[in-house]
Amino acid sequence: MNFFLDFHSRTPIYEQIKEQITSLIGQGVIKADDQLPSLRQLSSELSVNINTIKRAFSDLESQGIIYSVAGKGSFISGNAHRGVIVDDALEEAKSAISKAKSMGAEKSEIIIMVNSIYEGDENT
Amino acid sequence: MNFFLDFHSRTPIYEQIKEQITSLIGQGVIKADDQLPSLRQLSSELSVNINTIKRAFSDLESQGIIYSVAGKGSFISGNAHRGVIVDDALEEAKSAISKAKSMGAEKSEIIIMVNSIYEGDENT
DNA sequence: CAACTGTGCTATTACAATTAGCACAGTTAT
DNA sequence: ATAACTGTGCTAATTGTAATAGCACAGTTG
Repeated sequence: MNFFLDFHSRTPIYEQIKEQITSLIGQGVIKADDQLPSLRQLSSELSVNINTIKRAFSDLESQGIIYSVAGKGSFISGNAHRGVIVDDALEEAKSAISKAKSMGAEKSEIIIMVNSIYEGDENT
Repeated sequence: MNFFLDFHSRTPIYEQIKEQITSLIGQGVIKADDQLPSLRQLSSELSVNINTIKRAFSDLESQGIIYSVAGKGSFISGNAHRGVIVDDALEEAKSAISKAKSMGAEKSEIIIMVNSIYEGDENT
């Protein structure tokens, strides 16, 4: 379970942790009921305060993406599969694209960009 | 020059003002060398402190989108046309889409979303 | 009981966003 | 020159968020 944190980024550390966990789920690397590293383990591995890890986990639990059990650990939620995570990410992308449109971006420009991002994939 | 501010949004007021000005430029509503409302005028119109307006204008000036002259006012920059603004917005959309991809979003899902956003346009 | 797990506080530090007020400087017209 | 505009540049106070720190409590497992 490798995490890469940028301590100089403006995006909060707990958000970076949330992103990386959801990304691992979205990509199918970790599945429902898989156990996450413990708060204290992640805390020392990443040299981040346990409360910051806790904040990330609590957020994810609120979103129904993970569930935590005192004494046992934190696990990937069953109902949080790909769907929830991708939908959330798509929502963010949607607002960014809508904003670009309002700034005058053409549809064709967006499409070209999407193609370049997915370049080399076996998708339609 | 109508601005709509959401004072309860988490996005800073000065960011909202920047967005709306760049949007007007991106859509071609205001062009190079057009004069913007004065700091004090916008301040009273929007019921926002002059320093907040100033912050937005200073940011836009740093980005080369507008230029200000003491005693005269603030104006749309000549080299800041559509290009700069749209490119910035596309950059943001790109990172959001890349993130969605890393979360497991399929290219087809993105395309469908783009289509829905641009629904009803006379574009290709 | 020991050694793990997560939970829930409170306090502190640092920084960002916003408002407020004031003084200063350039421009324009009367 | 003066009035009435324009932008500029500060400093201060307030509020909220991010992050760290420390501590106590509670559940689980061997």
